[in-house]
Amino acid sequence: MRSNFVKPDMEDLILDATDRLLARYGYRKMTMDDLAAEVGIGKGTIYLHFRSKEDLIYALIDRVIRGVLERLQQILRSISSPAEKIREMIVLRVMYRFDSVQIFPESLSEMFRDLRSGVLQRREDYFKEEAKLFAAALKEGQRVGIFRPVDCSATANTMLAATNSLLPFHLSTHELGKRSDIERMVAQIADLLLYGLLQPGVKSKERRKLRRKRRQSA
Amino acid sequence: MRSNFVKPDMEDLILDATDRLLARYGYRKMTMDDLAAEVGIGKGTIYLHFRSKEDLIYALIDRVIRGVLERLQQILRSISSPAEKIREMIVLRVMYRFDSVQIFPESLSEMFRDLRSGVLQRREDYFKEEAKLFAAALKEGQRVGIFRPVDCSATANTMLAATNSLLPFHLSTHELGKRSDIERMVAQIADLLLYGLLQPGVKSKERRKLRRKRRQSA
DNA sequence: AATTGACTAAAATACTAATTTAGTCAACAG
DNA sequence: CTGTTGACTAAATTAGTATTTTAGTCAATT
Repeated sequence: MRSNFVKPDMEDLILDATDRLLARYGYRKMTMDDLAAEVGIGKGTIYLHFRSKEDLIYALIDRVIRGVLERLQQILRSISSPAEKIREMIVLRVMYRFDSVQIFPESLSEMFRDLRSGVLQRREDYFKEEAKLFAAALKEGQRVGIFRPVDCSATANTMLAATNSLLPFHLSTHELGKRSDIERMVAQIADLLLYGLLQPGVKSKERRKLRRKRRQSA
Repeated sequence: MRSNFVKPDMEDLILDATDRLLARYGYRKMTMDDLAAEVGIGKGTIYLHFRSKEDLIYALIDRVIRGVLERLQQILRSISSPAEKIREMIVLRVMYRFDSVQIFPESLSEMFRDLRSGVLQRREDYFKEEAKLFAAALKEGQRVGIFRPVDCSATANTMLAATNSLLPFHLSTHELGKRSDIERMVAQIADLLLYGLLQPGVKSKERRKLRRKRRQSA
């Protein structure tokens, strides 16, 4: 809902402040008075934008996921081959989240454990949105003949499940490990999944393309 | 450490009782007096076998993982093809754990959150043990020419990471979903990973073998 | 019309007393 | 003599009460 104005709107200001305070204090210790002071507004103003403290957190997470989905859509629209797109999308979905929560010392799961059921439900919803985008990339790959025929929807879900353990949700980024190790691991998963999809005749060519992509990002 | 006697030894009796009480009360509510009563022994006897309440939990988890590793080793020794072995191993590592913790209403992560760092450290150690077994199966597959040349150790770690999100640790079995859906999802991940490893000329034959295996387990 | 902070019900914390529990080990039973 | 046990105790947790804090509201203010 960002306006076209350069200046971020009030919701983003509040969410930015929430990020900073959560990093410092965690969910329970952060008060709405703290938040109002951090933004430089009255407490009532927060409630004009967010129904409750809990809603605020959902909005914060939504914002990160919107960022993920927008980037995934950009990749989908790019001129890369479907295999390259999928590889990029897989890496993006993990590393974007990794970078977004790196400032938190504890895991999201732990920090928001009072809101566990709500957060878990939303997470399922986000996965469904992502799966659609992955299914689209898979369909394109089949159309141009580089992927073997598979159930795109099921395979999309499979790819997400295959990388979900690296998402910084149940484990904090500190518990997960070094960013570079995570990025390498997710890329390796992506490559293995992709090799499992490529039509035999296509494999070498695409493999060289993926290899070149990998060297570029090093 | 189970003896060859039919009667399970004291440690197993204590651990079995721990399972039942954890399912009923959770970690915090379960007392060592409760446990002694449930086994039908004196509290001092528990401390002859386990250093502390915390150690008891580590032993309980160790026992489950020992079961996983033993089954993985059995599969490794079987006469199945390496691809079939890996598929079975992947499914086993998820479903064995799933079945072992199904009696707990909450996730292991939540139930043992007081012991988080210890439990997470052990978990990493278990993954290393498992990775060795997977690497052995990968090596065998390369030796007989059905897998393309890959770094077996790295690929083993990749395969584990690809299925870790389905382990009933951060999410309880109830939060993960229906057993049949989990089993199907892990099998799909396994298949995709395996297709990504098979040498091109080998793929069709192995695929038919895997397909037959899948029908047998339906 | 948009913002705000005083207000209040509900929640959380602090304090103190009482009770419970993990872990120990001397006494007991076989 | 060896293995088991539950009385014991320091530490932890819980219960009860008082105090303080906080999420959320809304009439007053800008």
